[in-house]
Amino acid sequence: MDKKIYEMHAEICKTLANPKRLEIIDALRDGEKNVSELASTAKINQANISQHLTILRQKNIVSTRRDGSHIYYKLAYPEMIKACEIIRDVLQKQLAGNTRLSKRVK
Amino acid sequence: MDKKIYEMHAEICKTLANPKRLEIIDALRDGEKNVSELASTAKINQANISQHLTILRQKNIVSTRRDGSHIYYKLAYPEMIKACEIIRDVLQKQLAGNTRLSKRVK
DNA sequence: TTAGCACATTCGAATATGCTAATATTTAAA
DNA sequence: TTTAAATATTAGCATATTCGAATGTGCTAA
Repeated sequence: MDKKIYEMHAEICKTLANPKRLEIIDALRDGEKNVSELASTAKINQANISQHLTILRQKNIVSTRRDGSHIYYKLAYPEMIKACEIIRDVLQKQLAGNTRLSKRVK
Repeated sequence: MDKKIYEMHAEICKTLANPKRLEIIDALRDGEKNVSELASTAKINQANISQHLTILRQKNIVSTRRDGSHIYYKLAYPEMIKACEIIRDVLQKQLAGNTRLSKRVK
């Protein structure tokens, strides 16, 4: 039925389910950056960031543009940021909830 | 620095990165359901849905309430639905984009 | 107390993922 | 055309995930 949709949705989530890729997405929030800029911002080694960028590009979450010997990456769908924000808000609430719980437990 | 946030965020995404769990979340959109209701809605066998529910509960994405021999699950943070919707919108755009591209390629 | 649902847990095999190190490709400039 | 910088790709290992089968636990009704 909708199974296919859930699978594709899960694929996107799987792509987002990595701290380095989330950091890359966050770094692209305000516009494009090339690979070495991203690598130094997120402190990820060259091969590894390239692998993550390849995955993000394959899943059509980022798009690229070449400028000389540099390749610039940007978010293909900037509204993705909003989804990330919602999840981080939930995360904040979860953490706040734990604190309240911890206090109550004492 | 923020690395910890990205890791926790990734944990949530990882929890969402499974088609069955997404279907369960979707099934809880309009309110709580017990395990067998969820199992029949999503056509997932008993052991397996229980495993997925355990994961969702551990990650504090759903919460539970017992009523006799039944256990009811609901979304702990219903705003999670909104994040899912955004991602599905992006998915739609991606698919639409591919179609346009396919046409252009012809 | 026992029988029988409703649900959870454990185990093992198959598969997927992330990382590092090494190597390759592309481009620009000398 | 050689060299160096920017980026990509590959190989291989370690770790994680998913699933079904089997088994365990909690609740209710008789």
